[in-house]
Amino acid sequence: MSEQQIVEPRLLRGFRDYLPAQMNARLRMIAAIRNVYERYGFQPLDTPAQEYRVTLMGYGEENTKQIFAFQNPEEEDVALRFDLTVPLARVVAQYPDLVLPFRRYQVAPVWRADKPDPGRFREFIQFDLDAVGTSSLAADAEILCAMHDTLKALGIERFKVRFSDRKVLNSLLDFAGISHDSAHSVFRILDKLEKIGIDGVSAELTEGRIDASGDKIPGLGLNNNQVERIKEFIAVPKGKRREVLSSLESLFTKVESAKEAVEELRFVCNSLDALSISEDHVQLDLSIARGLDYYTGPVFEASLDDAPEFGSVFGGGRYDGLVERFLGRKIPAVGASIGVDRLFAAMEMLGLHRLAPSTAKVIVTVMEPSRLSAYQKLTRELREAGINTEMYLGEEKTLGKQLQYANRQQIPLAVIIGSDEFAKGEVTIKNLKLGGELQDKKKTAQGKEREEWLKLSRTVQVTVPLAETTHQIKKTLETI
RNA sequence: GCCGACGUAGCUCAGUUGGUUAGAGCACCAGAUUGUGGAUCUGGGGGUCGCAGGUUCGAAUCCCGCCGUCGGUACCA
Repeated sequence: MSEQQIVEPRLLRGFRDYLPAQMNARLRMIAAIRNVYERYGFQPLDTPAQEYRVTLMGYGEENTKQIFAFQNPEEEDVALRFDLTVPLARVVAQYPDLVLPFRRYQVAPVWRADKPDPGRFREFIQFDLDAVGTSSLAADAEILCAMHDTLKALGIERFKVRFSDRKVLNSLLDFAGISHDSAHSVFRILDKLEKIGIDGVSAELTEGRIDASGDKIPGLGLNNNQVERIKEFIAVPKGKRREVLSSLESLFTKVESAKEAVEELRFVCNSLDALSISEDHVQLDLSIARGLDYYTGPVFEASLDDAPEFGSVFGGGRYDGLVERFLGRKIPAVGASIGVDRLFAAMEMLGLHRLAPSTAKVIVTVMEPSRLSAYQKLTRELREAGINTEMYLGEEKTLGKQLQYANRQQIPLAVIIGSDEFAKGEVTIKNLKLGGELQDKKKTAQGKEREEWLKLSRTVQVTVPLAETTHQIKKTLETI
C-alpha cells in the first residue's frame, strides 16, 4: 500500500474509545447500577437509536441544534435520540397494554451535538430509571433513594443528592412579582449561583455583566425590589431537610401558590425519613433549577463532592406532561438518569477505577511448543472448571517474555510447565499479583514485617501434581 | 456561537534576538540474564516541527489563512 492511501486513524470530536482496561471498569459500573435498579424491581427496556425527528422535537427550537439529525435512504427526517426519556414517553403512548405503573430501566448511548467538555461527550451512555403512571410522590422518594443507593453501590462515599421542586421556583416568581414569561431566564441565572456567586447572579438579573474573557452577558432588567426578593430566597440557610422546609414555609407564607410546593416537599422529606436516608447524602436544596422544559414537580440532581467541576452526574425529576404529546392525555411520570460516561470520567479523575485490561485470571505459558496439545488440554480443563484462562498465543519463546506479557495484562496467575514439570508430571503455579506486591515491599520490610515477607514469598510459586492443578488454582484465586 | 491561549517523538515538554545534521525525560525495542514479570545498566528505533502559502541567502522560530486542542463564556430536554 502506498503512503498516500493510509488513512489517518483519529476520533471525531466528542467521541471516545474505551480500551479494555477502561471498558472493564465501565462494564462493572453498569452491572453495579443495574443490580441496584433491579433490586428496586425496575424492568428492562430498549428502544432504537434512531427516532423520527418529530418524535424528539418540541421542547423549544433552540434545542434542535443539539440533535444529530439527517435523512434515511427513504428520505425521511430522522435523528439520533438525545435522551431516553422521550423514547420512553413514546413507548408508553404506543403500547396501551403496558401495565401501569410502568417502572423501567434502560441503559443505552445517546447523542448530543454539544461542544465537548471534561465529562461531556457527543456520544455517551445514560442509565435511566423511571416510573410512569403514578402521581404518588412515594415514587419520587423511591427514585431519590435509588440514586443514593446507586452511588453507594459504585463505591462512592463523598456525594450529594440534592432535590427541590419546580413549583418552588414558580412560587418564587410570584413572591418576587416577576412575570412567568421570564421563568426560563430567571431559573437559568439562578442555576449559576454556585458558579458565579450572588453578585454575579444579581448583575445578570439586572444590567448584565462582563465575564472574565471580556464577553458581554446581557442582563434581564429586573428592578431592585424583585432582586431583593430573590436574594431573600437565596439566603434561606442550608441545613437539615426539615429546617430548610420550615424556612421556606415562613418565607412564602403570603404566597398562595407556594402551598402545594411546600406540601410536596414535606411529603418527600417524610418519605426520606421513613426510608432512613441520611441528611449527609440527600439534601433539600432550593437553589437547584434544572429540567427547565418538562419538569413539573420534584427535581433531583447528584454531584460528587470531590469533582464538582463535572457538575451533575445523575439527575431527574417529575414530568407529568411528557406523555401527553404522544397520547393527548396526561400520564404522570418521574425518573432520573445517570450519566455513565460523565460519572466514569469523574471517577477516573479521582482514581476510583480498578483498571486491568484482561478478563483472564490465569495464563498458561507455553515453554515447549512441541507439546502444545498438553497446554491446550490443561487450558480446556481450567475453562471447563469455570476459570477465565488464556493460553499464551504470542511469538515469544522465553518464559520471561511470556510473564512480562501476563504482567502487562495484569493476569494474576501463571501456569508454568517446562521439561522438569513434564518429567515429573507436575505443574508450577506462580502468583504474579502477590509477587508484584512483595517486590514493592521488599525494600521497606524490616523485623517482623521482614519475617512475614519471607513467609509470603515462599507462597508466590508452588509446584503440584498435574492432577491437582485446578484445585490449587481455585485455592490460590480465593486469596486474590 | 463568542473571547483568549496553544499546536515540536506514542506521552510530557525544551529549543536562546531567524543560522548547519531539532533535543530531554517517560514509554517502546534489544542486550547484560539461552526456565521466571515490575528494579538497574548499556545500546537502539522513532519527527513532512498541525496543514497550506508568504517574507528571507536561510523559518520550529516572523506574517496571513485554514484545521485542531485547551481554557473562559453562552447553550444544555
